[in-house]
Amino acid sequence: MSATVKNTEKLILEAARKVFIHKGCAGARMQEIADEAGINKALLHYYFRGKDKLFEAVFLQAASTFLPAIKDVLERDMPFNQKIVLFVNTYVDVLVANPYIPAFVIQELNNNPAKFVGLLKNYGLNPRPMLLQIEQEIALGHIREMKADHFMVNLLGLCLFPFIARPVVKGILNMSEEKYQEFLIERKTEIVQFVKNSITVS
Amino acid sequence: MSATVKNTEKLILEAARKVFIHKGCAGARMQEIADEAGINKALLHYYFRGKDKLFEAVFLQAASTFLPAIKDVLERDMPFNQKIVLFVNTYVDVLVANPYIPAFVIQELNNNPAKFVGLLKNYGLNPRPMLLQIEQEIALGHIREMKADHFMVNLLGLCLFPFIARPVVKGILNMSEEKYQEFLIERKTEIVQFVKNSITVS
DNA sequence: GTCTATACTCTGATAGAC
DNA sequence: GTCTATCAGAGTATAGAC
Repeated sequence: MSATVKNTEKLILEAARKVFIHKGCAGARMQEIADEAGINKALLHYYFRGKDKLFEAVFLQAASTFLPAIKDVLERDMPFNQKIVLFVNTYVDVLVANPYIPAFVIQELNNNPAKFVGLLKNYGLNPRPMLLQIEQEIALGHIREMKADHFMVNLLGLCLFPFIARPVVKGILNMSEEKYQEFLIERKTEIVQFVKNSITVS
Repeated sequence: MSATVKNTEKLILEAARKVFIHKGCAGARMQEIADEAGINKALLHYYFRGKDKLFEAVFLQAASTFLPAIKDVLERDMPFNQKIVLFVNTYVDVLVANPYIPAFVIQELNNNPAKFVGLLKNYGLNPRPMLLQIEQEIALGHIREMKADHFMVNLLGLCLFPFIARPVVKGILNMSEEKYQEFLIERKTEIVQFVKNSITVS
């Protein structure tokens, strides 16, 4: 027995995630998941009631790996300069560690937009505190005049886009997997610089 | 007969697009597409050989609506300041006019990354000219020191993200469809400002 | 070109032995 | 808990009339 003793349930969840990522819920086959997990198809139904339930379990597990960190950043009370750094680092680090998440989320966002948004709100995710902080910073003259919601979206886009569109960007820029990995890490400082420059009062 | 006389083929393509967008290729049902088009299921096979071919046709049609504009911007020889404005306006305008494209592309990017990247390269899409221009601008001291590829990705992310993640962003920011539409238009000036500020030499 | 009816495959789900 | 065997339904694709 190695240090990573896996019970069947975890085995299934991992296998299911792999398959769901590439094929989506509709495209995935229960047989394929069973093969990936090295177990029998019937066991999938034994542990989870069926395909939909299995997918939901996988999705919730994925959500639980990034929601806490995200929520924390949005609500944390700290100086704006530092917050930008924390924001960028958190998002990029979480996604470097779990590269499958963005495509997974986006994929299911089409099929059931309301569900995911509901999950986020239900979890207590709320951009308000950060939006208010941005507006305060503007009022104080610390950063230039701008619309807070646009700034939030800018920040998110800068962090998330290279993960969401990973294959295209990687392909267009002709990078190997290792090179792209480096590129993503590099972005942490690059984004912070980009953003800080863009908000300084002129 | 109205001004928009539709032959069956166009009808099918439109219906198929609608269904494929929401369900993906695997999730879509030929019956549903037939219903949406108000025709019989067998006709789908008559005009296109089958589901895969139909999907490919829809995808290629989508690609042909945005590739020309994108390619033009990337290659156009013009002053950098103006080019940023053109870049942002083109991307945003194309996506406002065809809001279905991003989710559609991303969706299929998972299933077949190589195929889409191949399509782009095959079409002649090449970021090199613009990357070179960025490096020249830096060398000339017109803009601050930065990595060209990061700048490209930043620009793309700022433009594309709010379309890709439309449902989440809209939901989190509590915007109605009309409000979000306005928001997207607003972004054109907002992004340009953001970017220009961020690249000025300090 | 368009329809109805149907063949056939795939796959999610269950029954039941071990 | 895990397996084999099987069912039932869904869904793609085709045959053939009009």
